[in-house]
Amino acid sequence: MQMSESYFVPEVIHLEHTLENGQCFRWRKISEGHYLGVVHGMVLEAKQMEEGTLLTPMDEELFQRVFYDYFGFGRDLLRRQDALAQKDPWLKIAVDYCRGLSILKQDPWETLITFILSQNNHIPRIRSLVEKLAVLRGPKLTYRGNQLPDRQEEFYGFPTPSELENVTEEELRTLGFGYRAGYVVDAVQKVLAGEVDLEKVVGLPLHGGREELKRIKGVGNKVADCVLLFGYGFQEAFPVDVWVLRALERFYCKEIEEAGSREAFIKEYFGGEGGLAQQMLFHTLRNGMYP
DNA sequence: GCCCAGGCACTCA
DNA sequence: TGAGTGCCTGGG
Repeated sequence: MQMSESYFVPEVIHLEHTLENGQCFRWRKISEGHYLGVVHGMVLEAKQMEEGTLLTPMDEELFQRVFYDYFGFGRDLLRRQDALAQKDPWLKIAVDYCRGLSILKQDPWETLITFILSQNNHIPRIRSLVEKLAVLRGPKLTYRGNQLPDRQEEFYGFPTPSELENVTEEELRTLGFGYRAGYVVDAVQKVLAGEVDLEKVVGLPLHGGREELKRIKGVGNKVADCVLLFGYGFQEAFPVDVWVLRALERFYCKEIEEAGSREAFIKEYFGGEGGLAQQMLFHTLRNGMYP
């Protein structure tokens, strides 16, 4: 396999709105519409094209096997967003702003640790902590892209539970993880011991998956829902953080009252598009696009 | 230099 | 069942 080749995907997802909306932390912008990321144990470039998306290095087989799902291709994204825009003026504003924002389907383990680290943190700091963990125990990667030949840096994949087996809370605290250090260690131990089964979550209903993940220290409703949405692809998962809470209270106050509870409203109103709607409302509000 | 962030766990009513 | 509070830290 000649892995310095590029692969063109004839389907548009909006890379900026997709990779810079806080669902992932290992992509960074190289230039306008051009991103470099460490994903699934490889260094990958993604370029926004007018009629699609260019991935490097990539071939058909790898794309179909891993990255088709990862990026959320083939999910009829634009039509679904246009349908959401018809529901109310708030969603209309969101879709106008970030049409093409795709919900990634990332590695569940990486997503779990990443969102454990996200609590009480700004995005730049989350990125820095995830990077530190990768450098600490992750595999060193060889960069094989052909578009940034002068790039001289080292890349590390995200470490597996086994690779993190002997990591200690003290070690992580030294690196600046704070009280989350213990949460990471707990996740490693419970997953390695089989006490929490990340594979099993795939086949569970939303609520069951949530409860399984919440057995790990430091995982509450919000983190669990982020993992279910961004890591497992539960499209109805609707993580409620402070921003989304603000949006719900501002836009849907009356409807929530009528539905009886916030959870009931979310389920009835957004249904299987909860995740997509949530992330677009979040991204649009956070970027100050609501008057 | 200080503040506070995309939460969670624990306590107490 | 819900409100109040402590927790680590460094980027902005």
